[in-house]
Formats: sequence, C-alpha cells, structure tokens
Amino acid sequence: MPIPNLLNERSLHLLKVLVERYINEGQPVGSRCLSREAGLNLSPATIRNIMADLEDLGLITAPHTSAGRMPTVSGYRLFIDSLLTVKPLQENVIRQIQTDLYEQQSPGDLLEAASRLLSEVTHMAGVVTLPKQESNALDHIEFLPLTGNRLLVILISGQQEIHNKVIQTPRDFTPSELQSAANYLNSRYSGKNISNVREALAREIKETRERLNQALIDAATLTELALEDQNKRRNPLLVTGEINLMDFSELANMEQFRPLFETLHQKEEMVGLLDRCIESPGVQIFIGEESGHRALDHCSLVTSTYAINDQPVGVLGVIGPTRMKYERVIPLVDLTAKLVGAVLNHHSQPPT
Amino acid sequence: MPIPNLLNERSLHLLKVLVERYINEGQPVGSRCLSREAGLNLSPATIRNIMADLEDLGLITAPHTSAGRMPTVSGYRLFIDSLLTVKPLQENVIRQIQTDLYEQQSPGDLLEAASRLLSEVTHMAGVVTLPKQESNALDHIEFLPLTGNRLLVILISGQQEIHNKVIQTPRDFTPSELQSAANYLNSRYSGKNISNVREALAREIKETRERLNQALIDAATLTELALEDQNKRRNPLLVTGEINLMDFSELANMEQFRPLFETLHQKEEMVGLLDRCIESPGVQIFIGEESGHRALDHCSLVTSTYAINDQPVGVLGVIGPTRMKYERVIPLVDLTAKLVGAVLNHHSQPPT
DNA sequence: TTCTGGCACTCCCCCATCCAGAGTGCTAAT
DNA sequence: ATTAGCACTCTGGATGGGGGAGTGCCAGAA
Repeated sequence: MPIPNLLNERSLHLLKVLVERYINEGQPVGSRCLSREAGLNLSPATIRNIMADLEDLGLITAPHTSAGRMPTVSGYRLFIDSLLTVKPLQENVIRQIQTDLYEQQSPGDLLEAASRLLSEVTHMAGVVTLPKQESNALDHIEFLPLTGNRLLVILISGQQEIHNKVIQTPRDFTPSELQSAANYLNSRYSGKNISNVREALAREIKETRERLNQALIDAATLTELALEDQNKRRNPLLVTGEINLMDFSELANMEQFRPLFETLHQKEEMVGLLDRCIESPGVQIFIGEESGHRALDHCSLVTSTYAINDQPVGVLGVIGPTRMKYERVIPLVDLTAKLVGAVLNHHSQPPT
Repeated sequence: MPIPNLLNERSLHLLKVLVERYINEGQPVGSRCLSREAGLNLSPATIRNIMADLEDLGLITAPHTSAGRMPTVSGYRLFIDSLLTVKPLQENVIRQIQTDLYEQQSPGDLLEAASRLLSEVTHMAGVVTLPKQESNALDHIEFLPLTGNRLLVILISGQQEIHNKVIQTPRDFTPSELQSAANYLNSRYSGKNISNVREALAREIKETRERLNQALIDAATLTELALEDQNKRRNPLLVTGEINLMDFSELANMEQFRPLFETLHQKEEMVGLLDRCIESPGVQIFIGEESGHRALDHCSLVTSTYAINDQPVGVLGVIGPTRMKYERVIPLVDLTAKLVGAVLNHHSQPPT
C-alpha cells in the first residue's frame, strides 16, 4: 500500500506550508525555501523527494523544470478541506460589519452594503444574489390612482421592501373600489407568499365567476396585473469591486481580465452558478475550474447562504484569485451571511 | 504675416486627411502615406515640408524622430471645430434608438436605456447624469402608515418617477390626519418644484405658528421629513460599457485602464465634469486633457444636454479614446439627447 | 532504511547586440 | 515651389549568451 507512505503527516505538513507560502508570495515554492520554512530540519534534497511524491499524487505541479512547485486544484482542495487553520476575524472588523449592516434601512440597501463590505474587506470582488422571489411574503398592498386609467401599485414585502409598479387598468375604478380591493387583499393575504397569492387569486376568480361577484373579480384582476412580473426580477445579482481583481498579478492582463469581468456581469450565468450553492448550508468553495466557467479558471469563489426564518433564500460571497487567503475569507463570508440573515429577520419583525 | 502662408487650405486639407487616417488606423501617419491618400499629387518630400509647418503650429506631433505624425489636442480641436464632415446616422440605427427609448416606462429606465444604447452603438462607454433634482416638480404625494410610528411616503415627480421613503414620525397620526395632510399638499403644491415646496412649507410653519393651526404644522413637518433628502441623490450618474474601452489599444493596459475605470466610477468627479456641460446647449466635446482629469488624458468626452420643458436638466454622452469616430458619435449623442428629452416631456403629459 | 551533499542539467529571464524597416530633415537640382 | 536623393534616427523583432534558481539523481553518511 503505497499511499500511506506517500501521504503521511510530514508530507501533508509540507503541502500545507507550501500552499500557505504560495498564497502569500504568488511564486512557485522551491525546495530550499520549504526546507527553511517548514521547521522540520530537513535538507532541500529530502524536501525534493517529498515534493516529487506530492507531484505524483497530483497535488502540486511545477510550471517548468527549474521552477518551484505550486498547488494544483486538488492540492488546494485538500488544503482547504483538511489542512486549513481558520483565523478568527478581528474584533474591529466584526464591529464595522455589524454596525454597517444594521444601519441599512431596506433589504436592497442591506444587500448592497454586504456586497460592498465583502469587496472592501477582502480587496476582491463581492457577489450577492437577491432573495428568491418565491420566498417573498406579501405584507401590504396599496392602489393609488393616477391620471388616465393608470394605477400605481405599492407592494410591501415581508422584509419591508417596497416595490412600485404602474399598471394600465382595463377600466376606470373609483377610489373606494380600489380601497376595498386593497382592504380585501391585505386582510386575506397579508403574510402569505406572493406566488401563492397569485395561485389563490387565480383559483378564486374561477370559483367566483359563477357567483358573479364582480368586485372580487376586479380586485383579483388588478392584483394579477400588479404581481405578474414580480417573479422575474430585473437585476437579481450585485457585483462589487470587480476592479480590485486587477491588483492580482495572475489576473492583471487583458486576456485574463476581460472575460472575467464579462462573466461577472453575465447575470444569468453567475446566478446559475451561485444558485447551486443554495442547496447546502454553510460556506462553500469553488476552486478554479471547479466552477465550470472558463473565465473563472484562475479564480475561487467562497460563498455562503443567508436565510429568512431559517429558510435559505440567497447566496453571497467573494470572488478572487485562487491564490487567496482562505483562512480570512471563509470566516468573513460566514459572518456576513449570518448577519445579513439576522438583519433581514429583524426587518420582518419591525418595532411594535 | 506668416500664418496665412502656413495654414492655408492645402495644409488644412492635409491635416484633415491625417486626422482621419490616424483615427482609423491608430498609427502615426507618415509623409508617403499622406502623399498617396490626400489626392493632391504631391510628393512625400513636399508633404514633409507641410507637416513640419503643422508641427510648428502645434497641431501635430511625432512620437519619435522616425515615426509619422499624429494629431495633438489642438489638432483634434481644429479638426472637430472646422474640418469635420458629420455623417448622418443610419436609418435603422435611428429607428432602433427611437423604439428602444419610447418603450421605456419610467424615467429611470429611460436613462438607463439611453446609456446602454450609447455604449452599444459606439462600442465605447455611455454616461448619463440623472436630472437635476431642483428641476423636479411635485406631482403627487401620499402617506401610508406602517407599523410602529413609521410612515411610507410615496412621491411622484412631474415626470412620473416614483420615490419611496420610510420615515419615523414624531407622533402617531390617524389615517384621516394623513389623508388630509396629503390632500392639502397635493392641492396646494402639485406642479411646484420640490425645493420650492420645502421653502414654502418652512415659511408657512413660521407664519402659522402664531395661529396655532396644529394640523397644518403637522403636515408640513411630515413633508419636510419626507423631502429632506430628496435633493441628495444616491446615484446621480449612470455609466455603461466601461469594459468596451479595453478594446482600444491605447487604453488596453492596466496602468491606463485602471485609473480610467476608477475615475468613471468616482461619481462626484464625473458629475462635476458633466455638470459643466449643462450650461451650454448642444453637443460639447472635451478632448484629452481638456477635461482636466489625468485618467482621461487619452480619452474624449462627447456630451449633450437633455431638457424638460426646454430647460436643460441633465447631460448624457460617450467616453472613448481620443481617437474616436467623431463624425458618427456626435450625431448619435445629439439624437439620443433629443429623444430622451422628448420621451421625458411625453411622460410629463400622460395620456388623458 | 532514511537522509544528505554534490553535481550535472534544464529552463527562465535579463541584457546586449544586430538588423531591417519606416520615416525624417536637409540639400541641391528641376 | 516642388522634388529626388541621401544620410540619419528610432523602433521592434530576432538572436544569443550568461546568471540564477531549481530540479533529479546518485553515492555516501547516519
């Protein structure tokens, strides 16, 4: 059994030191350097033998014969999964994030602040997906007549986010009709999930048609108009600090950076990628090619989900070069996700 | 008088050809090339003499001894002001912009679409400042009570743009109090400029205090709260297609591009620059250093103002390399500005 | 058996050099 | 006034050598 020989504690320790060193310096790590830094009192020659083993295992690789070694994706993976010692966040960073997030007034502002914080603290790019619409509860709806058969619909979600929409009504409604429609909806559907409300309304329209309750039908029709495009959101993704990525030498050339920038702004692709994370809780990491997007080959993505009422509804995280300080980024993303969840839940129970 | 000798029709024609050629090719233009292209049947040697004159006048320059010449800022300026033959826009481009802009529902969408169109058509960056708030008339205001002394203020501007704000009220208001406050404001101030409304209210509060009309004071206080930060806008600038600028060789290196990108996103600086254009009507052009921003040294800015009721309220334009096709960009910016104004005015007179 | 010193080897990167190409300014002839 | 000719300058790419860093392997030490 050759593997126990090859992958023993000592070689793992060397892998760890090598990855750490590579992350810090960005240069392939040679045997002499490792011999100095590993604290094992081994000569470079011995280190070289071990490094050859690690290379055979596919954990490290050399860009060319006479360069040092650098981690492969598998090497990073092993490092992150088993060797990483996470550093707790600094007190003042925690406080800064806390105060910054808690003073945001609306969910939109909150998520924007989260993205900004993630990018500022890490000097990389922050990404945040907005909450899934299916998870959006209706808190309050109001109709405001404008000139010319147009109607302003004001919709307040469970997290106190405010949506506006102007709709063309099929006929003129009197203010009192609008008022009673709103009253009906608010008393009956407040607190319910928005897509459920639409379904329920559709059902009601069908069932009521026989009884010819025109007022109800009108209310339902209005609401249907008002809600119909609530599900397709215009901009379901926030990306911040993309330009920070130009500071990293491995991305700082046009051929690398341009497709990367464009991919980050391909909302659909990014949302697709991030949505894959929403299934499993806690921090998740895609290293290099693991994300499956060519432009992200030299990047890693550290994500976590945030939840409303213990239900994960969105994903946030950081995109940076594969060579990033995971031990700092991971707790940061973790904390930010938890705080965002906390503030959102706080919003949904406003002061009484 | 030496200048008439130096700057005659022939040398101006050569300058024109040289600038056109340089804009197309991006390479310094030599005498032989010019001799071929100018259609003047002059030998390269003659051309060289004339070019030396143009260089003495500061209109062209050579990057080094044995390269051709390229225009200086003065050269571009003269070219644009006196030599440029503007090309009319293609019919289908005009139609595309028209339909695209006219189908936007809100002013926000409209300006976003304008910025996007500018960047897509030119393959450069589009910039749009949002309308000055001072020019914003109040159309309609509404108060909607939320839980816990909080109040949702809905403010519809003259261009049918909708603003929301949640305020903490100093005391509890009954729905009918809110209703009458809104009625008062709408009947008295609808159509008035928002900052004027604030002033008028402040005056009324002072004058009425003696007569102790509490209801009026309350309404005014509420409105003051609601309007107070209407003037400082969060994001008074839209920038689109920055990444397109990476396609131009003169900007396609990190040292150039990064500060450029960052300047474009320094909202205050950019707004300051663009606001300088609002004074004079029609298309304006900043060439290279004329903008006064180091990062824009190799860029030109082509702007125009858009107006509501013949009052210029915002600026839009295109940022690209100094070496841009002005003859196409100028009519495009001109048209877009006019159409944006037209659509905005159309909004402020909604269907009756 | 495990580790180490030594050595030959490989490869990158930097530098200097060289050369072709493009364009210039100047001068003398048209 | 225009042009042909010529010497000159500068760039950019190709070439090649040398230093440096690191490797693999082997033979000998612990």
